Amino acid sequence: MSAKQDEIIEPLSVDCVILGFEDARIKVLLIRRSIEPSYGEWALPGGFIRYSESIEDASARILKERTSVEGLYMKQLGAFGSLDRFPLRRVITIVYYALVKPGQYFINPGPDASDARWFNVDEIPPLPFDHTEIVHATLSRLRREVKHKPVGFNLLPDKFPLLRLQELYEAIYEVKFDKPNFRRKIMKMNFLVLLEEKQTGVAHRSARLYRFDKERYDSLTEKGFIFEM
Amino acid sequence: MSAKQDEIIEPLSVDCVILGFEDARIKVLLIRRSIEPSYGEWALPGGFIRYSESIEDASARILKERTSVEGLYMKQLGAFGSLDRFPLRRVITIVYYALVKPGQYFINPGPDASDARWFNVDEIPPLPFDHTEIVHATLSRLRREVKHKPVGFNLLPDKFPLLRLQELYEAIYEVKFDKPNFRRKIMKMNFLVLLEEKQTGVAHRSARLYRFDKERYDSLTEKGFIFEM
DNA sequence: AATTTTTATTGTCAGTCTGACTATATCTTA
DNA sequence: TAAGATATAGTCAGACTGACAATAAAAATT
Repeated sequence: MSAKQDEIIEPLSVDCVILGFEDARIKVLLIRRSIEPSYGEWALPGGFIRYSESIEDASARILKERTSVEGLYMKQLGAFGSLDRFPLRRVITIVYYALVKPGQYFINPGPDASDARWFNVDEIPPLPFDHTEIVHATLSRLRREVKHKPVGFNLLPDKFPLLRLQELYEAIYEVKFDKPNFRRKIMKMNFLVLLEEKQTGVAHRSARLYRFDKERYDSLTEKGFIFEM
Repeated sequence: MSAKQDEIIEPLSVDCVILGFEDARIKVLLIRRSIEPSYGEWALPGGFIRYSESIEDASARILKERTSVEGLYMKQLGAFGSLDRFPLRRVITIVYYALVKPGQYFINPGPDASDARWFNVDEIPPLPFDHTEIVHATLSRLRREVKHKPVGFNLLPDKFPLLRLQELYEAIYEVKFDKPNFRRKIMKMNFLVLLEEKQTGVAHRSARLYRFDKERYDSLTEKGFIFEM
């Protein structure tokens, strides 16, 4: 078995769906494949799992190899295993996803990728294999998660005006909220901290900035508080 | 590749978590293994995926082989892939789960299992591999799902008194609800149909029976109704 | 046959939350 | 300095919720 340690597990791959939020739009990170099959097409960063690594480790390694992005907190979406999803042979893929602040990462295509960049989720080119289905499944997971966990804050900078948060929820749900009501609801939850700083460079009254207080949030949930948007 | 068709995919197994509800307790279906490793121990029904079948098909086949139960609507929980989860070699398992009415199924251990029966989830014996972790992950998924989807009705008989439904939610959440308030809330949702029949064989005022109206529920959700307990 | 026991079912009430909307404040640029 | 744009505060009626009281009905017991 030790000879096998660095070998890949042939029928098992990992694909990564990295979502971000910028300019009031949800984005996904894609790479341009420089290997067959589907050479030259935009696709999710993915690769094969090795015998020597856990699935989590594999997803981190593969994301870094393809895009140079590292250090993300990735969660598993699930396994996709249609018989014909991969053209050459039977491959089952396990999908991981992460929510990030796009500005904080420098994207740099690695081996097997000739390019890598963010796409608005409503402007994604046709993707090979079942990658389109996978992206949609991830977005619907995001919609579900964001309703009951403050995961949305992973998509925002550390400091943000309330309207930015509202736009995030509006982008995810594809609805509009009433501004005063949204503010009232989120502020009543008591885990946003008002900062001294204000927005700059805007052509109107500048908004106060807030930050998400994770300790406060955790202690509230321990006491039975339930986040709900 | 055709020679491989019936071969198993060695590093990939499926495990099934079948949950039921009876006597106000959540139950899980376990089998007693009659193969190594962990011969003679209670464990989740599981087995290896074949090249010729999708993961869903594998989960249905394996559940039937082990317990004779078939025809369930199974959903994927996720993949478990710690390096050391299986003692003999590297095996990643994909977990499927289903919610059923225990009374409706006849359990009959098949090949590789010498026994099969329901266990209360709070009285589960020590399980081999990472099966204990898998059961707990499934229960926490159940708790999450039941809050926003009427999946609980899969655990009840077609006709049930309201208190049965309340006990189900109380068993899942491990809390108590106020009876009148629970009734008011669930009835306002408008997808429970009051039947003519009444409970029988109880030593007190008999309760009216209700049934879940899936069509009504679906049409309500289309109109924007959101189930929430 | 009346009474007790037990659960079912209906109703009330005050406090909270929500959506819709109005009004005012404040910043930047023309 | 006024215009333009968004931020922020406040109001109000209706819906929802938790706590609780009260009545109804069936079976078992006396």
